[in-house]
Amino acid sequence: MAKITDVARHAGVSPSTVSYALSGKRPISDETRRRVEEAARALGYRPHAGARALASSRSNVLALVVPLRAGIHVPVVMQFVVSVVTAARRHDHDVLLLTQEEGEEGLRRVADTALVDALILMDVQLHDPRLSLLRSLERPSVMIGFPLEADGLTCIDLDFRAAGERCVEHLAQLGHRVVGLVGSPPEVYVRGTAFAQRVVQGFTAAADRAGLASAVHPCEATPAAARRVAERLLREQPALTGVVVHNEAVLEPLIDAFEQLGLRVPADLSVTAICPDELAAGLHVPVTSVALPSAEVGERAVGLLMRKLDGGTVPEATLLPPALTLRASTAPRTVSPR
Amino acid sequence: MAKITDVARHAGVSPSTVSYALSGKRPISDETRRRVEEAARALGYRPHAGARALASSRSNVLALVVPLRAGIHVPVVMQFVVSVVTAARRHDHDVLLLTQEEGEEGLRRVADTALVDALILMDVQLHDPRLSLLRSLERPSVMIGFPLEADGLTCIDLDFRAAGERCVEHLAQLGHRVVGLVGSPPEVYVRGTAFAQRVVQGFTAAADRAGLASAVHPCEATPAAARRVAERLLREQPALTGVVVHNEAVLEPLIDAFEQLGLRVPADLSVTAICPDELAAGLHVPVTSVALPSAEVGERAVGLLMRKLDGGTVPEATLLPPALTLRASTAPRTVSPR
DNA sequence: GGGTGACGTCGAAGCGCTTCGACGGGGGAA
DNA sequence: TTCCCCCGTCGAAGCGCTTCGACGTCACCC
Repeated sequence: MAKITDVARHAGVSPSTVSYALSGKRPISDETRRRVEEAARALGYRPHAGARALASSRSNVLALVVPLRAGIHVPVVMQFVVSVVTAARRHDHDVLLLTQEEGEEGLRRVADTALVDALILMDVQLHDPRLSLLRSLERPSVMIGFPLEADGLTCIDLDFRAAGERCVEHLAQLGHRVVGLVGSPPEVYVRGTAFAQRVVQGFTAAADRAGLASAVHPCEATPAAARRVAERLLREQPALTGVVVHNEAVLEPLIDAFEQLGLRVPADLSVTAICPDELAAGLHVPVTSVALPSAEVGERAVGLLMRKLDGGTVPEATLLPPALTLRASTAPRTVSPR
Repeated sequence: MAKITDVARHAGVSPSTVSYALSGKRPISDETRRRVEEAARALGYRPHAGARALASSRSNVLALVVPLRAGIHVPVVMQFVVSVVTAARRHDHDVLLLTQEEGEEGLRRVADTALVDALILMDVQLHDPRLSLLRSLERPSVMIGFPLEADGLTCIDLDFRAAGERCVEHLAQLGHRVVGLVGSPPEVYVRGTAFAQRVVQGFTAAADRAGLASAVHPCEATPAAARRVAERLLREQPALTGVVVHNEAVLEPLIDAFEQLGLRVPADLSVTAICPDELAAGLHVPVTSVALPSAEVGERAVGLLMRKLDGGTVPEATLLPPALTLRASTAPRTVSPR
């Protein structure tokens, strides 16, 4: 591999000039810059990442901690991952993948060894054990999700509480009086996963506020569980006409189950969801939904980190407002009896 | 951050001794090693990754290129990713994530800048444009999947051809005479994705060999498509009694569709699949399947890379033999008419 | 006309680690 | 006893880059 001294010699300048010409950190004459670039191209020069990291104390790598736990929907995680990687590349950074299993030790390791410049965490819990670690690290971090106590930390996410509210309000406006929430798998709540809890809060609060009867049902991520929940919902709330689904894996099976139970969507039952748009739009009954904007979240998470790395200051909390897209799965409540 | 000189001073030895004590690359007396370890612990010493990479010309990072293309089943990809990351950590390496979109330039970049020591590629095509690049890189690589011309490259994967054969043989042994393959989405074949093609070859060859009537149907990854394929299969091959499914996304919807069309599995129709064991085992009819051993493949891919990095020599091709697990979805053909 | 910056470039000093060669001392072989 | 070699440790030389301070040049202004 050609090194910077080779480029310098080839261009007839000093190594430092090559560095400045390529980085733009000091003014360099057009003529010189041209020669340097030409030499770099001719030699196929690639700066050595380790050397650069050592000299500049910047590795240009971000750590991304992905969850692998039961109950989280893998395709959604992957969407985040991809959007983070893509955004990072736009900022000339690469992404190192850590699994949740690596735990706090993993975070500390990549931070302390200066392997990464900054960290992004997903799947934050309300009482996340990593919070104090993040505060003590000398490297900036962004969490995708909101813990209960985030003082001094930077968080970003969809406003899940508002998303839950928005879905209920939509149903209420359509005249529905009895609504149900089909939520994430039980273990997700048990762990205290932030976004899942917030949806429940928003759902319940909005239902109470609008005077609706409501019930919450966690649901395993299997079609069989979806069917059981559908049956249970109808048994326990016979007057049910509106459902909010916050569980990507069972959205489709759930609708199928309702239909097999003799309910037409949306004639008999209105369904809204909080999930990625592609999912909601791609079902045989396109579902009215609040989008889970993973691309935007990932991108903005990276943007926040970049600003912090540049010494800038960023808001501690970034809550993306929910956007409800009307599709074919919701309709005004018909008063006709079942 | 404490540096190696701090540890050396604290332990009363020279920096090089610290390095040797910690790496074990030269004999160090027990007493000295103990003092060094003690000092390192006391100071919370973490070697600087960049410095280490520069001095040793080893970054201890592997690149993993993940596919994001249409038609690939995301959870399966994630399984590979996790197994690679986990295996890499066991070998004291980290994993840098690259998306397919980064393309050859991305590969060249991380390799040439010495950001990574080695590369793992997934989703290999029969005529993969990256092959010649890989050959020209000075860093070792392993491909998960087999291109047509892999001379000089290292590949590992399930033997998909044999897997296809194995499924057919199983059905043939059970007396089935008319079989169908429900394959991956059409675009996967159009791209020339290696493993998909090989399943088709194996399926067809084994069917011909056993004198079975057979047909191949690519299938989009949606329940609606699954249903269409089920109907088409029965229409075009009315005597069909055996099906091989190589498409994780539609396995369950397909079985549902068959059942809704009045066929009982396995009484009227035997179904086998090539997919992760958890998927096959978790359905309401547990499906006889050839396992997709993503954990083993990822782990062995990393193992191969490690051996190459250590200057060892490894086989160019590693084909994992298919293992068929009998479950409830296959049964001897009943001669009774439908 | 001399002072003053700004511009463009260079040289040198590290960044923190690994590794090579060297060296003193002690034990085993002759 | 002598020689040799190996063990355990040290010092120094980088690895390839960035960055800081310095310096010469030139334009500009008073």
